[in-house]
Amino acid sequence: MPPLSDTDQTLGNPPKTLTDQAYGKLRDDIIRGEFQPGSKLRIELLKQRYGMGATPLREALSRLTQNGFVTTEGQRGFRVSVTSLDDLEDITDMRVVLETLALKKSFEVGDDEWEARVIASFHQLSKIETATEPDLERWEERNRAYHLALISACHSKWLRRFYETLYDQHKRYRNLARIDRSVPRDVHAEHSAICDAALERNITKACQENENHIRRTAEVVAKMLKPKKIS
Amino acid sequence: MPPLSDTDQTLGNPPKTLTDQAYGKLRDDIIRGEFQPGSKLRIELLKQRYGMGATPLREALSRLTQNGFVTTEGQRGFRVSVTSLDDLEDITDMRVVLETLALKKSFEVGDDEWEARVIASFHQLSKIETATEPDLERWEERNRAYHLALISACHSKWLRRFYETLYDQHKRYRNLARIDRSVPRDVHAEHSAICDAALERNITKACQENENHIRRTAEVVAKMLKPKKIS
DNA sequence: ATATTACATTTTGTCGATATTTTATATTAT
DNA sequence: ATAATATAAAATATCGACAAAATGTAATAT
Repeated sequence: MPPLSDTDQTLGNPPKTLTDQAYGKLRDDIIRGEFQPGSKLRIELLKQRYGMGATPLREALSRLTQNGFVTTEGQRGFRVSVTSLDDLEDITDMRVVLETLALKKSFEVGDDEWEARVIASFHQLSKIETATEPDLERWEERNRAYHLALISACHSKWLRRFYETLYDQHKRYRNLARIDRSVPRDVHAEHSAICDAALERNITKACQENENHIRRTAEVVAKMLKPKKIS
Repeated sequence: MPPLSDTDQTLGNPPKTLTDQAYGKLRDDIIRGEFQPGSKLRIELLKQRYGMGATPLREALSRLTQNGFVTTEGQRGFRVSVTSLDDLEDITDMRVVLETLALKKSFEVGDDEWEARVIASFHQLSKIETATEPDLERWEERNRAYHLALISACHSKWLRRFYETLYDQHKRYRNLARIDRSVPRDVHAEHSAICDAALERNITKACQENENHIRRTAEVVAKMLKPKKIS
């Protein structure tokens, strides 16, 4: 598995430069919902928060503009990208299209090693999902790892790149909506169904299960996002 | 037509900040092939070339890393992304997928205004293509405008964003290969066929013609790129 | 000759300071 | 009171300088 982007922030690739660190932390904080959508990202504030100069921060923010997490206009500094139902729908639809395509490609050429990666990552995810005390932090990591493992045999660098962007965007919406636990839903079963289909090499089924999985999540998020008219 | 990205460099949107200028010029020069793939982008050199300080240049380069035009590793500065046949193939395939999808979406909801945009941009492109003295500069502009007009009714912001990246990447390969005029090919006829299909609202035909159009270009580029073993 | 080490040079990444622009506030006029 | 204008404050974008790291070169050892 070759590194995807230049800003590969995975294990074994510790950020060497301050800019890399800033990029990772900022992106993480935005995805986590630490910064409200649309809010200004004042440099002076970020300097304090992350304990570094303006330059690495501005460079990191510049990067983030290109994957849609941050916007910048004229001489008016940086802002966290706004969210909207339309955008969520767009992201969801595109993610379905690209992940489906990536799954197909992955299935076509996936060898034993790929299967092993799928099983292994599914197992790790299961451990968390069936545990009594859920570790949300670790779940996020492993959920991501599982989805990436499924498409890890897909050769297309660009497809994987676009997919990662959409996954992260989608994740931000999930976090912002602070997922509704009241909606009865067995996420583990959904993950399991995809894994089964993968090992059976049943492309159609896997894609269908995967699409349902994504859309169900999006639906819950959309429900939480809709009632802007709280009071 | 809302602006696509924050770094929308189209007419009426003059770059307000030095960083924007740097971004535009750098991207243009890379796409044009002024910088060889894989070559180092030394800041000192760029400072001279573009007549500005290091900060806006570094910020522009940071942006460019996210759409795959520039790479950066550790403390070793910036480089123009390398090219390869695999990458060209990848870009081509993905562009076919995304442009086809965008065309379908555009056809579905395209109204009279959309048709007008298509006709108008096709007309402008035709003027260049049928002229005796071809203005390559202007042709590039209008070719881009035509392809964007075709998908301009597609609502998906993300699809259009990804598409633009791929279009520009593809364009770089075209320029690097210094297109082979000896291969007999009537590009104008291809553009014309797509336009006809669009106005007939024949989705299938339009997508087919469009795919052929892209793949034919890619094939010529690939042929020029292959013989690395010159002597 | 090849490999290793030490040194000098270049280049990169980062900070603090500054000019410019935008935003907020107060003042005056309609 | 609202609108328009002038002024003050804040924030942004940019530069020049410096420390750290990488690269290239020369000297020494195997």
